[in-house]
Amino acid sequence: MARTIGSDGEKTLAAIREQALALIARRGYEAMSMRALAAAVGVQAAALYRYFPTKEDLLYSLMDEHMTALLASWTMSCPANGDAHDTLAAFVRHHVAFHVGRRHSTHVSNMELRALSPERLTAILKLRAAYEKDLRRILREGADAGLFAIDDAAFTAMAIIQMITGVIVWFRPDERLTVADIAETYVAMTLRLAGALPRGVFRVPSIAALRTA
Amino acid sequence: MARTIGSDGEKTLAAIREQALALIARRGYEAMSMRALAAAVGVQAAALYRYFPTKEDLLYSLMDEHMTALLASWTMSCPANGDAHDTLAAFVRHHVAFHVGRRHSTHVSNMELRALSPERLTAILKLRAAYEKDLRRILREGADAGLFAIDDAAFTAMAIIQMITGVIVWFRPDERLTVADIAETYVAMTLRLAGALPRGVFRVPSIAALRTA
DNA sequence: GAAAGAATTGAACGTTTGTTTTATTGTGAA
DNA sequence: TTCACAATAAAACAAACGTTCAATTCTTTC
Repeated sequence: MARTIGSDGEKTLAAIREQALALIARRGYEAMSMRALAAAVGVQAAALYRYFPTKEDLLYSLMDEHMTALLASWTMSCPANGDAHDTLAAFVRHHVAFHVGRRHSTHVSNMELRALSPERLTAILKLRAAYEKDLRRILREGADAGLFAIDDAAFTAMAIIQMITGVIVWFRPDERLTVADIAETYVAMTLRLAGALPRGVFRVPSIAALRTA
Repeated sequence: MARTIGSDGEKTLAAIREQALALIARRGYEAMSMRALAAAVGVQAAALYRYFPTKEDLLYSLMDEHMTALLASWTMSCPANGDAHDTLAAFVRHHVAFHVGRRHSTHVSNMELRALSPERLTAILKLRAAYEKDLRRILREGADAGLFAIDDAAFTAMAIIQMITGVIVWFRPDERLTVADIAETYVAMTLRLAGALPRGVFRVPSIAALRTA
């Protein structure tokens, strides 16, 4: 046999990406064989090489798409005007929603960096750095405006990123607990962590309020 | 050749564990071949099988030791008397110090769970659950005593664990910035996150300030 | 100094790996 | 209908994989 009925390059490509994300997220990049991936797609291993020259090219493509989409999505939903308080809340909401919605590619992009060649690792880390830099900017602006009580924006940014990315480890949305619910709790914890004064919808039991209670 | 001069079972075992942790932490369990491990130890691959029947037995042994040591170490340093405020601070201090001191085994135990068989995975997760349960207990007791402002102890515990374990991703101790410095900053952030009433100074110190202190 | 056992080597086993090559078939445009 | 091309199958490759086994040497004990 050769070309199969109904075969379509675009559909196969999309299927490869989707199944690769699922397999790598579940078992890891090294543990996923090209034959196993092909079987999941419903194709022979050799067919994969029409779409990706090597296994590592596939991995890099998945990561690059994830990071590029993350940056683009955040750029789109980042509030143009609004103080650091609002912007930080928006950052957390977007981060949580994006990562929960892309659990597989998040796992891949976070856990399989060591499988990349040095040059490609650098490229991915560059994208990640741009994302984290934006969070640091928000924290610094908020601190300068007296909205946050932080001294080291880089340290705080690392702590926040680690905390909110952790959502994918335990949370699975169902009919009782939505992504939005979880995101708001993360927003509250983040604002607390940043030493933000309670305000508006982000009413968190503040230190001052608790003291007079 | 056969037995080499000065060969010692205990030393070889320790070397295998140490090198395996380093290799798995750096490249991943699947990416570490038994031959590469043997080369790092300075021995032939077959010699490894005197100490571990299979590659997965080795992995499980490393993880089990890590989790057991974590629980034992925390049990030892957990303050017997003291309120939830002190206990939470002690928990964070211990967690940060332990994980920074055992960066490799932390990486292995956190990232390679998927390589374990279901039974062994369950065993490791049981140990982890016991550890996290203790943190939830601290948070709940603190909330009941009015020391913390927390709605969901489980949720908060996950957030805290994720945040403070993240220390191993970026922090490397040097002569200017010690583990203790970093730990205190994490303590301050954790207490804030838990909505703890200020007692003493919990303003997050800057890294620059810590350096010159 | 000889016997017993601990520690390791070197070679080999069968499998699986990522990848390549060649041939073959379905598909869309002329 | 034909023809170029896109899409895949089937088979094969060398290399690397985890693991086993027999042989060999060091170490300890008596």
